[in-house]
Amino acid sequence: MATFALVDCNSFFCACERVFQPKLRTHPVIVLSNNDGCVVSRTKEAKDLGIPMAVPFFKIKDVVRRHGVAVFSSNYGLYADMSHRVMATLTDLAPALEIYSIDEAFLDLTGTKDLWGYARHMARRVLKDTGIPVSIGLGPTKTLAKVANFVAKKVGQDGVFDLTDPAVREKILPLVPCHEVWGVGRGFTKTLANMGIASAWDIAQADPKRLRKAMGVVGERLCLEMQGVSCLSLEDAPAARKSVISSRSFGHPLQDKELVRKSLQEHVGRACEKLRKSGLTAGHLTIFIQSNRFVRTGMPHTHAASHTRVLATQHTPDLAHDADMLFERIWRENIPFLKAGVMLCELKETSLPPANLFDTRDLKSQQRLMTTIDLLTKRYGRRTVSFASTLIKKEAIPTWHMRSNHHSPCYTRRWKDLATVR
DNA sequence: TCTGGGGTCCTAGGACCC
DNA sequence: TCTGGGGTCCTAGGACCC
Repeated sequence: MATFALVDCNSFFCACERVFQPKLRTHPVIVLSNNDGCVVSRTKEAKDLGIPMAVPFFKIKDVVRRHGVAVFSSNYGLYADMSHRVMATLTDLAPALEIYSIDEAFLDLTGTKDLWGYARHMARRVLKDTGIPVSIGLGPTKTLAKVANFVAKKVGQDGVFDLTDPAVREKILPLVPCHEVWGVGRGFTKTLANMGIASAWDIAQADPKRLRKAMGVVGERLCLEMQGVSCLSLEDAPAARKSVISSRSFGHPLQDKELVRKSLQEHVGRACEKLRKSGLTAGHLTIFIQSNRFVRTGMPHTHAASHTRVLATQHTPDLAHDADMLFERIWRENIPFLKAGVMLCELKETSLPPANLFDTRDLKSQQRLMTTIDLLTKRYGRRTVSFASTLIKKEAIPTWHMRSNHHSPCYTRRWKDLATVR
């Protein structure tokens, strides 16, 4: 029988900040989403103060001030670099691994002797090599490994919990509520409740056919996985991505047409950069602008438009031109907009030869230009070179760019931010 | 004053084909 | 007058994940 491990970093973003500020080790810490909007990571100490996950920052400012909670804006560069370190250590310990998210990986530990001992060894090694504490869940399926991880965070010894033994499952699963199970969100919790299913154990005891009827194949798979029948295997190669999104909230509401247009142009630039990095071209572009979705006006909050291209591209000016055309269609005066973004779909591998007989583009020189711009951006930072269509006055930038008032130094990316040891 | 950003998968229903 | 069986493709929307 297969054995999966799910390794999950504890309060990952907070843990990354703590690595470089050890004095915060026993201190409550939270990390905010982009634009300093919501809490996306919190330590146990912060949780104990009653700070919920995903709460808007402005609602907890009082608690934060009273208890001197350390607050950070998200520093994704730092978290990505720390994630690589953790994953590199894990790869060393168990070669068959699937990186599931920035702070989680599934490992195939089938055939490992002394499973529990090995998991403890892994957790200690990751902490020693990277400074990041992890929890490890063990189970015969991915879903059970996930549940085991949830339990490990509550009662695990040394951050490890093992659900490979059916007798242990019979004791523990009744204590785990449905909505803690991987794949069960708000909607399915309701569906399950209506069927009299409340705990993880209830899911495991249910008839897979019955769950299929109520929730489709997802429900049937969920049920089998909870019974210990593995339906989800370890994915060795990451799946090719199907879309690229770049979007952001503005720091403040915007009614200035030119500023909104330029923010979209910048998103096109960022999205194309991602495209080129993955060696892909896009055949379909969607742009959108959004007003405040928390204010009920009876009007739609999102204004969007799409365009399918005859020739797929990764060339920024091509898509910038399309975006501008679409923007004229969706722009409305006198609406304060809060967010803008672009989405690229119908992604294909880049192929240098012309796509068809009528393709007269000079792809080689297009590519040379973009490669050069990408290189300059990488070496000297964003806005070293820009398209004229994205240029805006310096004064406008603060109103447009997101808030990020608690950003930590770029310890892993900037020489002048390197930590000093005394 | 203030509420993130980036993704995937599944289903149902309609249009259309032979 | 009768009106099967099998299939594909597309889209919108819902559900979920971190």
